Amino acid sequence: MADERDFLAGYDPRDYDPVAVTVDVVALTIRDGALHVLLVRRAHPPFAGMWALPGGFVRGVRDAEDLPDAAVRELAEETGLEAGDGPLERMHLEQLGTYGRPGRDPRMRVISVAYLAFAPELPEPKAGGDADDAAWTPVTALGLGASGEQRPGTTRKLAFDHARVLADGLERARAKLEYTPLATAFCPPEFTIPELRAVYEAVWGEELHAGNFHRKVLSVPGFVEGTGTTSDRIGRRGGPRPKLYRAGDARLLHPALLRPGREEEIR
Amino acid sequence: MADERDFLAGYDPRDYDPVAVTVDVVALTIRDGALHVLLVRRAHPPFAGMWALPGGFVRGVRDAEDLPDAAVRELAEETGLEAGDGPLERMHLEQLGTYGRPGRDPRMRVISVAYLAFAPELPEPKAGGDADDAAWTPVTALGLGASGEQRPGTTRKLAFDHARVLADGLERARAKLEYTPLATAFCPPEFTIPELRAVYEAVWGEELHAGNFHRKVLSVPGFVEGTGTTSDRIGRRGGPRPKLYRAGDARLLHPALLRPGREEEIR
DNA sequence: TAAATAGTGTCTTTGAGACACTATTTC
DNA sequence: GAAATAGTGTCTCAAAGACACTATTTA
Repeated sequence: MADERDFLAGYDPRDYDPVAVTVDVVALTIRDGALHVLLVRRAHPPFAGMWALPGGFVRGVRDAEDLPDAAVRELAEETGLEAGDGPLERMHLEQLGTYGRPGRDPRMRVISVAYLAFAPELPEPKAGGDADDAAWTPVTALGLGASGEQRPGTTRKLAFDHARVLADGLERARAKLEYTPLATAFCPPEFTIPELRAVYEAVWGEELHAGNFHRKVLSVPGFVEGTGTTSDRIGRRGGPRPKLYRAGDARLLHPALLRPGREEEIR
Repeated sequence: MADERDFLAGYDPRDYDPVAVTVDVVALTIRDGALHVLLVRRAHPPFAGMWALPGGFVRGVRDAEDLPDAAVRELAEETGLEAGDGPLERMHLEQLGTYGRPGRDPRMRVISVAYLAFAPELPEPKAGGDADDAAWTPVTALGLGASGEQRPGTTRKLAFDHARVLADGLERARAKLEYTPLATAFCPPEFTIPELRAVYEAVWGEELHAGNFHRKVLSVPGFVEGTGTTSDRIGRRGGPRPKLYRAGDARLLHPALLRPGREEEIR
């Protein structure tokens, strides 16, 4: 016990090295056929007026919360949705990575645990917390380069290292669609195969061959299961009514559904 | 500026919510044809006498260090090797994940950022820091279940949630060998294809077909490049002298080298 | 009727894996 | 010589992708 007290005296962050821990969320959804990310506009310095990923400090000791719970709480606060009901329930949430470079927050040492969320279409967010605005933003409007930096001239500049975090989240999302059935997390509970294809096309930024995609999805065990019903025809421009499917019970796609034409990115 | 001071007053971890940040390292290597992980025996409570992943507190403000630097520093301290020279230089290091469940450390709220390291054979470690022993340990001796728990009767019990962290690291390593050339990170600068196959067999725990593996490795662009030289024959039991290769310039394997027979793990 | 789309048929090419085989080395 | 191993040849089967085609719906 004396050992333990010595240890605590040497390392308690109150006495020694104050590090703050935050969570940030890369929340992705599909709106109007395009991939969107949830951003908030910062009301206060640093980076006041710039856009940022929703996030905030983890409740460490008082009301101590687990990291995924903190991510859901911050997301709920920013979107104005209640945690524990509706669309936030069907959302997929996974840890993306932790960003702790000294100096990434000018105020103090902050370690940020980033989460990645895939959601079906959610309502327009209501700004809350430290934000004076919140909006779903098309990722193409952010001018993200592969290196995680924003091209000059982009209107919505991202605070902190959030351009890097977002770029990592997008690459993770693109990869996950290859070997998991998580594209269904962007869809309502029942969806058609053309809708599922639209998810792939929005995330990958590439058109896919409709016929081959259809056959491939049905050939992967557990990807989707039929409902026996047919979609209504709202918002369509012609053609037969597609069948409706639900997500299947597979956790991995085998064989995977690989992105076409990636030979350049390999070296 | 008043805004910023208010913000700091509300959130500075010294006044508010003390959270400590550590790094832990899952350092893997191949010894005697088997996959080993570096473990240290804890000299002090909590979990005194149990084995743990090497790690420690991140230097947050005084001598603030980036997270990967902290991982290398902790690894160097525990192995007795100098950071910045020799085998630790060729090592592959990547972030594995962050573990922050309340109660995972009985003393206080600790968020641990785990790193995963692949190293060529390293010397026997020398215990340092808070450890009274350090050893490369065959992962098969730890009785890890798929759920990240240790089977009853295992002699080396792991402290904290390190069984979970290690299980996650092993699964990451197995997956990475499928679609990246990182198996070469376990090899010396020049290696033979049978040696590379032994890496795959140790990490996957499965025998591979020598002939098909050979052809596959040579057919993936940029996986390995020939040196034009031939291995000496030390420690071998017969057969022709295999050719020597170096790691190529590919960062991804295309097509990937998939694990055989995973159909069961998909649901 | 024209255009768009869902869904299927089929052919080609690539790649994974099984099996066989030769050549080279150790014991 | 026997056993082990490096490396290659070849065959089969699965799957990806290109292309064609039919059926069904909207405008």
